[in-house]
Amino acid sequence: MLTKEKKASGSPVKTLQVIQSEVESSNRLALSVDCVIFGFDENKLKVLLIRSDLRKFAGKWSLLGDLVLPHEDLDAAAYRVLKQRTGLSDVYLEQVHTFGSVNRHPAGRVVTVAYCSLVNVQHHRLNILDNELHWHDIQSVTDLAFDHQQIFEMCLRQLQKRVQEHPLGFNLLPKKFSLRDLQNLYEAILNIKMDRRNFRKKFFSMDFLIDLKEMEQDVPHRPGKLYRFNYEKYEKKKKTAVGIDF
Amino acid sequence: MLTKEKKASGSPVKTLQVIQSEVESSNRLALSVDCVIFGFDENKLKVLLIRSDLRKFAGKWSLLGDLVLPHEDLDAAAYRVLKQRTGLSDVYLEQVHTFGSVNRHPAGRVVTVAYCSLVNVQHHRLNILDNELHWHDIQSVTDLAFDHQQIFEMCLRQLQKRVQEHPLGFNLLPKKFSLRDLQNLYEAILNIKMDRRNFRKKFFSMDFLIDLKEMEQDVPHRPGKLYRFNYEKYEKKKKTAVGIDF
DNA sequence: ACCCTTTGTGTTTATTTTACACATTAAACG
DNA sequence: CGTTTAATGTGTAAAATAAACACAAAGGGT
Repeated sequence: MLTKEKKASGSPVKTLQVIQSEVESSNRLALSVDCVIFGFDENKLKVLLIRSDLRKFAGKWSLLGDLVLPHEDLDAAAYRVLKQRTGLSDVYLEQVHTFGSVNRHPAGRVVTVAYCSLVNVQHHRLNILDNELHWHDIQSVTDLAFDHQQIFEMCLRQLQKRVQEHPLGFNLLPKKFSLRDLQNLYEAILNIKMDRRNFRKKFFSMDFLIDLKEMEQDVPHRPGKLYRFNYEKYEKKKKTAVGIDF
Repeated sequence: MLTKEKKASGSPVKTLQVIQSEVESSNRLALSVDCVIFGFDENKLKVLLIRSDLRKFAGKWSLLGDLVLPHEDLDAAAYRVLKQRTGLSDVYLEQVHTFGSVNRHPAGRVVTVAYCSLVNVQHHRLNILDNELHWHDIQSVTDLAFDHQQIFEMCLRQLQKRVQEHPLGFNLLPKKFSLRDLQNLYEAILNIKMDRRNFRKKFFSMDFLIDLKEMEQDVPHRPGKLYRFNYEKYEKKKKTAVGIDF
């Protein structure tokens, strides 16, 4: 109970000492969540990182995470981290993997549950002017603190896979987007180039895009149509294809 | 340290009291692993369950699991459970999801990491004559103890998905198998019927099966050829297909 | 008015998936 | 030993999907 209050009101950035005392007081086992928060801006896939406050990792970047409170569900802890750090409360969140190597954290045994989160950069651009918190181009993410590089890479791989099978990507776009935006998103996530005509054909044939009868504004060329994703229709028609292929 | 020894030498079935003391001594947070152990026998997909020893769940079946030792990696804990319970040491194991609802365990806060395991029933049939440990037809698995039904279902869904994209299934078969065996396996896992000719064509075109130049024995009909899976070749040729489809 | 950039659109070809039938093999049986 | 039984082994045609590819139209910038 004491522990809970301490954390609930604690500073957003947890010091090594705080974690250490948590770990020690809990018989050398602590549980945390770490969020790999993806955004999409200027046609690049980005990840939100914070400067590590541990001396051991001085200068390195790390994922956003926190200890799970004693009476808090895992998903709730991940949502809390997101809410605290981005100000957003309805974001896409999905548990990816749990990392529990004995020595992954210098303060002791800290098992962490990794979450992949997708946020719309437009909607919260202003909330993170904190100087220690930055969007990083995913290409430039190397050498994170702790085992966060490994966590980041697993979440990225999972995103790449899932975005091909489920309509996750739209969480990274504004509600209204052009087909070009959508293709840029897929190309950024998958790190490949796609044929524009086949891409359009594919999405039109799925028939989940609603033509908003609006056009892009302020583009220095012929403006494209704007669409939104029809989640309601998708939920009804979800396919359960079978097909062995490896 | 004391805790570790207690568990390392403890009985395979952990009593509620032991867990409770663990949880309390660790400031109300304990970490466990639970294994969904799949087998394939008589052309049916099976799961290995143990009778719950908690009064609250009297008569119910539950997954095989144990607390993670203070200095034990998660995967190592899952391997240990498997080794203890099936006698097998080289089995397929994959982490699936972590379940941490505050009240999922009656003894207190126990967060559990779920693993999906695939074992070859032929290889260890004899090790589990323990009366409280049984293979269950997956169709008949309902109403497990704790949140184990949910865990089981998530692992089954994940198996169904992954078996279509990766050569996991062979872990459930003997080293030498017929194409009929393989098709029966897929039909049991996916719970569908498949066309025999197209199934064969598919696998032959992947070209990962090695013809052992042997025939089935003791079948009351024309015997089929036996094959084994060429893991070496697969590892080299693994594909990384892209294709949006949902 | 012209240039530049990007949108919007259809067809052809190749590849993959599906549907489907009959001769062959070996054990079981009378 | 001949017949029955049950499953193996095999190919092709049709349908669906994916891939390659070019040009006219729109709007902003100059």
